Amino acid sequence: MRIAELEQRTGVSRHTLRYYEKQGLLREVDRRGNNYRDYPEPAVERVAMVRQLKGLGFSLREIREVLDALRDDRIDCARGAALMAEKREAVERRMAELSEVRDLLAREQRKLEESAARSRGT
Amino acid sequence: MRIAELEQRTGVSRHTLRYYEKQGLLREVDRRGNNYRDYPEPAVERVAMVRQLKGLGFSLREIREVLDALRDDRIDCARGAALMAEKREAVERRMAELSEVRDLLAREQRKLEESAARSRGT
DNA sequence: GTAAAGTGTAGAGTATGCTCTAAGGTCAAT
DNA sequence: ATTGACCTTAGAGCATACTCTACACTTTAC
Repeated sequence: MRIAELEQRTGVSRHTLRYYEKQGLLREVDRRGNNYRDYPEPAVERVAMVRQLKGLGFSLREIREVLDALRDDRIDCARGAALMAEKREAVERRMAELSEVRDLLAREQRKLEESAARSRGT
Repeated sequence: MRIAELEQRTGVSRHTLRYYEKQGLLREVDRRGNNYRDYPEPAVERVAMVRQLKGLGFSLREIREVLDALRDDRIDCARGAALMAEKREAVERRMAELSEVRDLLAREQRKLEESAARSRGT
């Protein structure tokens, strides 16, 4: 598919798609005779994954590392596995911290609700 | 305390501390006669909280909103409570997504470990 | 009193991740 | 053959969050 379709199907601008490619996040991009990009079907899913990971706070560099490890089956599976473990641990740490923050926010929310009720009720 | 001590105790550079102040994240900063900043003890904790939230992917703007709501008890508790609820929901959504990503990473890790074992064992 | 260490402001510079523009080539329809 | 939609690259511009520099004032140590 051409860039306009990928843009439309992923909601990611063509500028950003080309930028991601330049950063090494999209590797399987063919060119037609006219030099137009020709994306394979799985590009849609790959872009979606990039956006999901990015939304969770991964840098493009980290995302590229993960995608590279997933792609290059042939190259050093052990190293890929170690990277997955490392990223998974980072995710788990982040989840634990978020859990603390959620509890803090819940506590503060309750306090503020009580204050609001008091000031109404006075 | 002066800026060097806060820098030392939080691990956040004086440049960044002044930057945070300018962005409205640190409000209770007095000045001595010589115009040196004089931070109250709780500044240590406040900076720590900023860093924690920032590490979890909150923007400085969002962090300021939360800190403002926590600080300004007197002003519109109901709105503060709503903000807390909103941020808490955002945190919960992020946790749910992270949980998916963790599972994905765990699956890929296992696959890669198996491949690694096969290529060794062959 | 003077040198070194600490602090102040203003503003320039950097890294990341886009976002947009300019100038030009390609293609399909008329 | 020209118009208009779509594509290309290179590079400028922007927002966020620092990070550092320059230059001046204050304090501390000798």
